[in-house]
Amino acid sequence: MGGTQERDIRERFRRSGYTLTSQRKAVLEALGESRGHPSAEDVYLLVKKKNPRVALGTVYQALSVLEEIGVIGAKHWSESPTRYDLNVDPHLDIRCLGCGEVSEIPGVDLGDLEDRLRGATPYEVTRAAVVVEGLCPACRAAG
Amino acid sequence: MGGTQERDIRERFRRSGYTLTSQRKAVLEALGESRGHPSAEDVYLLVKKKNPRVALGTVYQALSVLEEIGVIGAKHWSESPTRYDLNVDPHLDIRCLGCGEVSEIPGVDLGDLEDRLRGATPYEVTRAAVVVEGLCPACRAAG
DNA sequence: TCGGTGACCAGTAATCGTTCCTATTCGCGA
DNA sequence: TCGCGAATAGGAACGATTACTGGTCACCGA
Repeated sequence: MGGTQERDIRERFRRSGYTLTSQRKAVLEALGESRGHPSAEDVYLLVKKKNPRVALGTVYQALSVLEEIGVIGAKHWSESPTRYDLNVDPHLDIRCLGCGEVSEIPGVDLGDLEDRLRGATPYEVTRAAVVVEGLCPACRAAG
Repeated sequence: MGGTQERDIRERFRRSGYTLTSQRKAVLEALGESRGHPSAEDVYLLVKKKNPRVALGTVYQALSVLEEIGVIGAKHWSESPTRYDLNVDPHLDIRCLGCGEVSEIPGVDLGDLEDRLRGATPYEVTRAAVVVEGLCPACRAAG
């Protein structure tokens, strides 16, 4: 199901000309470990646990390379840093306005959205993302 | 068609308890004048032409009030400041990765998207936006 | 084996959009 | 007219991200 396996990752690095360094591997591992949708800062803290010498800038640069070659996805909500995700398939994520947590909305088919867009604009569409905000059950209960 | 007329605006201010000051009027006028989807900075420069004493912070605060009471809409793209829009109906905007210009994509019906979302998540959905990026014809031609 | 070359990295400074703070002003009701 | 809360100007502060700089590392060809 589009899961980006190790072989695929190596192949994408090879084709892109970038090198799969230990720092970039560590960033990928951190993304795999963290259940949710971590920010660059979150990733940095995780990577730092194993290798305290990594620099925040390196994490940013690694994330940008990984996104460029299609191994990870990035999403932007207002009033919140960019969140990263190993899932690159088109899917929906919702962010809680209360606690800031991001989680996936399953079962909504967006399949033809990009195609419909392409038919409706003279632009060359490269990316379409649906950004959803709301209140998670816990925060709703808390009032 | 949801056009936010002057009467409607006054009514929303009255109900909200905010006051419709001259600065806030000026921000609305600037949004009306500028054809595209201006950033806070763009609005600030326009407002400043008529009243050089306005502060950037005032524009930000006015924009946030206007958004809160539903008179204007805000959209966020990556690598770009927030863009504001008098059109608060659900609609699609696309941003050119080359020149940064934002324009509307007409004729794509999103009608039931929020409803479908509401059926698929335990969250209380407050807002859903579709963010599209691509290349405008001019930038595509320029290569 | 050696030297050169280019990508990468740590550390830190700088930038950019946005928010916050404070003293002052404004506008409305009493 | 006075008093009070909301709004404002001006500028400082902040958080996320990028840019810069000097040093390191892996690889390749002689």
